[in-house]
Amino acid sequence: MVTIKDIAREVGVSPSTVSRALSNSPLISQATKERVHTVAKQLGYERNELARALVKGSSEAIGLVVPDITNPFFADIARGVGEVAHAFGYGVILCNTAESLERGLNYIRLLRRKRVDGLIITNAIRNDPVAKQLVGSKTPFILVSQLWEGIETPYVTGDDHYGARQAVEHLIALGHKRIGFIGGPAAVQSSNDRMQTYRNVLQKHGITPQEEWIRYADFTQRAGREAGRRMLSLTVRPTAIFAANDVIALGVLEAAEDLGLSVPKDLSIVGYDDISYASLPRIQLTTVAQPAFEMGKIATDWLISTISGQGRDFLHRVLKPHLVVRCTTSKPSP
Amino acid sequence: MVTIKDIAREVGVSPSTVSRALSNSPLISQATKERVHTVAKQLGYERNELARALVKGSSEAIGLVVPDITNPFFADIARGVGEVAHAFGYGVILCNTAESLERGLNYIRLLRRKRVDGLIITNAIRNDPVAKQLVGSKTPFILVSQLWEGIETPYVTGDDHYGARQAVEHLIALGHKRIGFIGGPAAVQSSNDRMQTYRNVLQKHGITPQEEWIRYADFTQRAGREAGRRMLSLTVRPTAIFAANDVIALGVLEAAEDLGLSVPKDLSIVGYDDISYASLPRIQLTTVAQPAFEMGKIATDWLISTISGQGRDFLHRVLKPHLVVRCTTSKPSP
DNA sequence: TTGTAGGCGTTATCAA
DNA sequence: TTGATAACGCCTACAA
Repeated sequence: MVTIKDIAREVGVSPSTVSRALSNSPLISQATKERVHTVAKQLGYERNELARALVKGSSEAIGLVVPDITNPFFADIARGVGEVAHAFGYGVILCNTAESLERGLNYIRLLRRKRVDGLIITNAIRNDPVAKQLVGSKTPFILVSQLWEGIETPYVTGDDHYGARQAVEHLIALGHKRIGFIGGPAAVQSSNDRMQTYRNVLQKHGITPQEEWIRYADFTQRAGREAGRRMLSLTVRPTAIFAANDVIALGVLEAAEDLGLSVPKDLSIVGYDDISYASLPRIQLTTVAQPAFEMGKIATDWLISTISGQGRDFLHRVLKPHLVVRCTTSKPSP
Repeated sequence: MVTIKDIAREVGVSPSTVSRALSNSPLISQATKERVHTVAKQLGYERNELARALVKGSSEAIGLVVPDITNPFFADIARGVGEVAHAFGYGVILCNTAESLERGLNYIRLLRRKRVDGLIITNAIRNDPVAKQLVGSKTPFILVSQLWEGIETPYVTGDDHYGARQAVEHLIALGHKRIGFIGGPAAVQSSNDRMQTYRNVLQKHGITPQEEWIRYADFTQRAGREAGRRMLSLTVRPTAIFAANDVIALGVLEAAEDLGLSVPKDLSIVGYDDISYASLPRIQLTTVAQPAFEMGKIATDWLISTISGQGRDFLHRVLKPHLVVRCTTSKPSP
């Protein structure tokens, strides 16, 4: 690898002159700059960002931790993050925890060791020393679509209570009384919030769901399918299911198909997120839309401006989702 | 940030002793090791990987460049890469080019400046100096589901000719004669290969497609929908469309719906990749399956073993895809 | 306008 | 078993 010393030797100046020329310092004469640049190009010089970051104390990189990159919701957040980061000259190190809490913690530690300038976190966390340490540290970070119980952090999230209320009230308005819920892992706050609101809204309408109609799954299609199959095989089965995200909802759709139930005639389904596949013609999933791409952008904007010291306060941004009624919900058949 | 010097001072030993203790060198006494470790933990020490990488000449990180992370095909590759990288203690820096050739080149340069130990590239590239430079360099890299015209590189890819032949012959066997093709951007080799084979197979069967039945789009649902709408609005329209990937195919499905055409009665559709959404009950897309996750794993395995000097030769791995016949293809209606 | 020297946080070599 | 010392490649006072 060619270094500034090589260039210096070749051009016949000192390394510091090369360094300055390369970073376009006004102190350097036009002539030397040109010579330095041509030699640099000629030798195929690429500046060592590791060394640079070490001395500048800043790596121009941010870390992004997601639980499942194959979920379009997180892929869209990642796209938003990348878009803004790229515009500001920042790199993004993306880590996929595959829904493992432990891996999430490992990645957070790894990213901090790599001295990223900031962190965007979309996965749940146990009340763990690593989290405490992160909060206590100087590394700025922000949560997206996620809250950590009992820990004060900046965040960009959707209003899960509002969204869940829209979903459940829609089902009730259609006349459903037997409404099930399939949530994500218990550690995920947003899933819990949606569940809580589901319970509250039902209660407000004088409906008490059977406990077998409330299930937790992983946030995957397969888990949704299994949970759905089980719930729909009960002797008294719900006429509608509210799923904590679209991926689960699509799994439930599969389960219905497996059991020969027709949607929405025999079963209404509402998802959450409005991933792009939810609007496919044959799918037409009724769901609660969240602006994932936007959330990624907002979080990154805040993070980068915080990194560069234009410290706006803690960001607490709650975006209102909205219900998109498509074709997987209808009146329950009598 | 606390450094080994801080620990050294606290424990009352030299920084080198701390360094050795922390990396569990056999030279250090058990007693000192323990003292060092407890003080390190107590002070919340996190080793600076930047400094470490600088002296070791290796960052334990690999770069991954993808054209579109929201395409489940690439998300799955990314998952495979992450899985293996993680197992070997490597980090992954993921860069999303948003289908821009230029951004792709920028990212490759950026990753090299960050001194990643290796590169996994899934995007197309113009015959560019950056590519030449990469090939001439010591940085190991491998292409996944991609070939660079006229440049000799390691790669893991699917057999696009074989896959496309399965697809087109399936349509011909069903009795189709008016078969269209919607490809990705012209710079993408795999898309071109599929197109070439499409032409060849038709020709072999004595069929000459109208030129309006061959279109290029971006590898996105929206582009597929638009291209599909245009093609299906022709006065003489194809009875079947072979799309260069599933995302485009889903767009074509939307287009058909838009125009009131029923699939597969009025139009058969074959995709490519078999992303997870292709098998949804209501979609049931006939497609050519490629093992994306596997491809990511294979590439990363090779890359890391090459990095660590167990240099197997250039990897040229071609995986055979297979046709999955579902419900978007049938005999053309008379 | 340029050069010298010191330091960023590690690891590695050589002595002790 | 431990400690100095010199790198790694770059940046930046301070001097010239």
